[in-house]
Amino acid sequence: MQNLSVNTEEILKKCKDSGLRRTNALQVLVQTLLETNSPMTLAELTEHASLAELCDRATVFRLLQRLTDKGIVRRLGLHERAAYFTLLLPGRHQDFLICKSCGDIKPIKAACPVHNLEKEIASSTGYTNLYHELEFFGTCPQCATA
Amino acid sequence: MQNLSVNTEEILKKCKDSGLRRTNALQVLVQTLLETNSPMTLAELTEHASLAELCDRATVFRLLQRLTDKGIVRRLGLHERAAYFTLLLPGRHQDFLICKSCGDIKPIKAACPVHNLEKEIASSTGYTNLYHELEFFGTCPQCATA
DNA sequence: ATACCTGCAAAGTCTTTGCCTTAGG
DNA sequence: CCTAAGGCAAAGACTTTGCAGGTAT
Repeated sequence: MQNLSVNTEEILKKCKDSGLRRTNALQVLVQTLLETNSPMTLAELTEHASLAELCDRATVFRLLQRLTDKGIVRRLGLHERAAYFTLLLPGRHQDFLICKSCGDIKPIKAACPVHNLEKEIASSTGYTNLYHELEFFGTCPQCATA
Repeated sequence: MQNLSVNTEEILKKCKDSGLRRTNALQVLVQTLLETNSPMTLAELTEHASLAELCDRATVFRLLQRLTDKGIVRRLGLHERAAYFTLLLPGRHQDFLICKSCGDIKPIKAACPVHNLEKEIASSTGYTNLYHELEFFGTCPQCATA
């Protein structure tokens, strides 16, 4: 553990303020997430050079869980761990509004503001078959009350 | 099986054109997806009144697989079935570009065009703690070559 | 000293597959 | 008929948890 960048320290401070203990595993995990600067799976993190020998999968899992609870890390993707399927109707693109608490999914009526950006990306990156998904997450009024 | 709407028939035609056989399970699955008009999990579909007594979970799974292959259904969410985690850095919102084939994830540099819509949604739906995720999917140049 | 953290191993949950039977075209 | 589709049950893949011992504060 040397060469902690300033940002890592800032995040570790937030962790401490949230009541987490400054363990080796926590420090390295935060640093790894920060350096990679791209979403990572539990498996990728567990097998990453910096963490592989240092700690167990369950530890990484629980750290991520705590960090997510504290709002320091975000878990991407739809509700829980289930695949979602939807019909692909020509000319009918849907974006969604999802409750993080109960998992309720509603289509959004508003026009999607992303199509232009999509074209730009296609030409600047060389990706083909491009499409996008846009999801808004939050707490629905029902869950907020309960 | 009565009361098939016109749209269901249109989709079933596409299925047939793609080489799928018109089975009972297929018809009911398509109709259910169409009526629900919102992404559904395998479990939700399997337990849905219309399908529960009609066919096995493996059947629904394989139907969804075929429909996805044919481009009639889309499977939402990130690559494979693993949770992705990322640091939640204040003031640094990231959107992503993801290869459907190899799962590679890159952050996008462009400014995110969605923030205004987000505010609109917050006030029109009563959702709180709103945030969004925007992902572009496609085939990366490497995978396109291979 | 105490409450939090960790490792190990086992249990859960949802997905995926093998194999044989059934049925669409 | 011939080949795709379905049922059943078992195997996989990733996640989550219980418990006993270790460690930051």
